Amino acid sequence: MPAHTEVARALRDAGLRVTQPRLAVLAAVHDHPHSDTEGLIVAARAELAGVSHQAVYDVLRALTDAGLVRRIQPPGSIARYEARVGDNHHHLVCRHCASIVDVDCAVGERPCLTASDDHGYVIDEAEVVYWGTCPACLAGSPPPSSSDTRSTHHPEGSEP
Amino acid sequence: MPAHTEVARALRDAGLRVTQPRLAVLAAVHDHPHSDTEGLIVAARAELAGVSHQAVYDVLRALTDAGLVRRIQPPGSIARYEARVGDNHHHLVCRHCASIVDVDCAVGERPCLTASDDHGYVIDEAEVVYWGTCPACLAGSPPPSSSDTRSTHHPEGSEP
DNA sequence: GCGAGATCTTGACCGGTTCAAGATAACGGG
DNA sequence: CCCGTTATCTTGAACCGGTCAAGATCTCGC
Repeated sequence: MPAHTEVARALRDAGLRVTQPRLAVLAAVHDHPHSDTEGLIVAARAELAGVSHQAVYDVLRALTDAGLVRRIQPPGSIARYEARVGDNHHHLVCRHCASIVDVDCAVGERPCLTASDDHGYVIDEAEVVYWGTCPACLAGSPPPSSSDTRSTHHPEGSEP
Repeated sequence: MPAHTEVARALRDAGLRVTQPRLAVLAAVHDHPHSDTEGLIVAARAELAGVSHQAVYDVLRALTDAGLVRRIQPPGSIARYEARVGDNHHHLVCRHCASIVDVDCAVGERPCLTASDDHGYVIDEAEVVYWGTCPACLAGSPPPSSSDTRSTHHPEGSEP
């Protein structure tokens, strides 16, 4: 988790004004990777009491547009954010508890960027989501209830 | 689009009761690949007037659970469904108009199924989403300005 | 320090999806 | 072929993540 000065610099470099809510939210995203918006609101308020949820939404959008954070949104789950950007990494999602971990692209570079048939589309990104079951859920413990992966509701067994 | 008898058989084989709403919805999914729920409701009502939207939601869930249809849900967009299941194909999504086309996996088999580090997860599926711009949007639509719809995806004119 | 304009607060609102209770009808057994 | 059981459908309303809008506040360049 970078110091405030560093976070502030990142904001300034991105052409964004440096405000308390932005510092708090950006720090929160760094501290809680893969958190949902709700969790980030809580985390941001821990540092800056009273930030409106609307401000958090606005800030997250601004940061996302600026490329400082990345929004990930596994189908069936709500929006989550992470501060790791710029590299070609993907995600591994547990079907049961919706926990997320980072994985680097399987083949090293970015092989999936070339589709077999582009249908005339101009492709600029290939996103990969690995679905599976995490070790905790494999062991039989239904709710891992980690601080980070606190998802409001589980994706009920839509597909085993 | 299969005949009704065929659709009915698919339902029965999946252990589901054969009902009018299910026949209508399943046929609708076959007829309108990549449609959203709203569109499927309309399509289903064209065949069976008066189906409740709730029935369509229930049926879609049942069909999805049974593996007869597949739900796809690009981040920032609403749920869509397709009847092509069982093969290893992926999707190409336009950032501007959210249109979707099918693409087969780039390398033929299923290379993306192996992550570089599985973190102890048991992976059962790798989903690939290609992002880009469709030919129509490339040609006709003059985007309002620079910032593309990356991440904060606006299906249509909700920009300033 | 000052002013213009971006950003935050407050509070209402929206659309997709789900929940709940009762009516209906599909299917297996008699 | 009829009946009872029970999954499924209808109706209607709630829910929830996220957005919109208006006005107050703060940042930053000058």
